[in-house]
Amino acid sequence: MSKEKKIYKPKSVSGFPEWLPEVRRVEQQWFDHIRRVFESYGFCSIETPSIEELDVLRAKGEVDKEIYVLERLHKEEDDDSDARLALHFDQTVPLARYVAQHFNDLIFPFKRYQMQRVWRGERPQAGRFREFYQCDIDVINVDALPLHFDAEMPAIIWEVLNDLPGMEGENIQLRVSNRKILIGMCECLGITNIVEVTRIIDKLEKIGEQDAYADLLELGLNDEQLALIIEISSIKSSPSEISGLLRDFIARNDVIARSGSDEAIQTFNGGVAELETVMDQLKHLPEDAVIADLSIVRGLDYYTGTVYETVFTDDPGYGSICSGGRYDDLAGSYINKALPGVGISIGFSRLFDRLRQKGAFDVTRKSAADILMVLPNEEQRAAAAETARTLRERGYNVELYHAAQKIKKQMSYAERKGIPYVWFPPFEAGQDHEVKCMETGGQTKADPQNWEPRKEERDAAVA
RNA sequence: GCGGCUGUAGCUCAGUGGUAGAGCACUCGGUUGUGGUCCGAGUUGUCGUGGGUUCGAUCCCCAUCAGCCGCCCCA
Repeated sequence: MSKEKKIYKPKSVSGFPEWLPEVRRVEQQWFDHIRRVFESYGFCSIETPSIEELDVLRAKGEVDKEIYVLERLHKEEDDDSDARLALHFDQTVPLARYVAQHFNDLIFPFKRYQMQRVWRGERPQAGRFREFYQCDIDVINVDALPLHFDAEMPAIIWEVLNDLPGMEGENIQLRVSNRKILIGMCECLGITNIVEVTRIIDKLEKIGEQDAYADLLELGLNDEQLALIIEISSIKSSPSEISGLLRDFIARNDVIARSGSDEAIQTFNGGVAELETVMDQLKHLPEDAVIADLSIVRGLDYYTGTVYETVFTDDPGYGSICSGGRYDDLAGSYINKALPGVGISIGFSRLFDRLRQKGAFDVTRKSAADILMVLPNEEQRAAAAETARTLRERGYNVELYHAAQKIKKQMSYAERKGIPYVWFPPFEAGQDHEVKCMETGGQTKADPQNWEPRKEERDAAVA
């Protein structure tokens, strides 16, 4: 080593977030909360490897996804044995593989949740990462999956999001639609470039009706097609009113009955019926919490019916923080059985980072400790450690200060780490224990066997 | 992948063609067993990287990399 030591400037890679302990603590609380709600509906947990074979990830046509592939640094020039490995970009495709592979050992309907990191090689931006967490729930069944689950998904998500720490001041809205409606409509109208149409409709809110109109015109749609597509896509409604709006639309536009194939009409009518049923089962949720929004179609091509998106009502441009839908045949590439499913995914990192940047989190506590045990001097070390053990057995998190330094220094340490209580064991034999509440500054005598934080102090310390 | 902006201490940022500063943070101190405030002292930089112009560049030019924002796409 030379005298001038080389220092790499430490920095994290953009798009790969990491948090300080006080933020990580909130993140852990979020995971705990989400897990609790998911499990309360009977979902089990699984975890799949970060890596899948590239062919598995590509089996469902997601080729344009930016996928990170895995490669050894030491590999030989012509060695491509690792080239088939890649980091998964979502949890739905691995789930399909998992279900197909363990088909005989699973009980259907298979209800699982999964909270893992996923990777996408996109350009990082606000709310967009290259490594991030998703929290998914999915239900997969054999042959047919009851529509009831399509309604259960948003209900669960609403419960999760509503109670997350820091979400108190946020207005979010789950938007539900059914792809069969727009697709059936396009087919009825004889529109062939359906993918392009759905892509434009998906951006309807963002680009506005004017631009959507122009873009559709450019695709070669005629006036009648245009008008109908825009009209139906513009339908937004509460759960209780959607049925009436759809019926009214159908009654006024008999074009659907007149043109198109029977199959197209069936698709359209099926979508309408499904959406009505799903929305009907969501009427118990608060006003505006969940709406039907026919402009939601979603880009992912494997969705076949119900689709979901979730936005901040006051900032829909931030992007969806929770999306999903129904897929009839995701596992079909891996097994010769019909395994329809419906699922939804919380964009954990996107949601979390927004609230973090808004300062919505309590970031005062930089450790899990409830109590800092003062070490008065080396002679009292054993007694202090014993007191700490007693309190730990009673369920408190206790950190014993590491050195018999000035009390001022030990206090300052507790203050900076946001530890709510400082415990003073006897400085000399025969004296009393004392506890100080850092929030109020109050200090009282205490017995480690039966001390409890006073309620108001506990609230203050927790808040 | 395409377009725009930015790159100076751990952080937020000043600054000048003649080899750099502030605030915050951090460390220590303001004596005996008590934090937050205040006061004092101190530590910290290949001025993103490589090349060019120049007697001389952190400042000008070119390239490159990285970051931010928008597009595409999406959680």
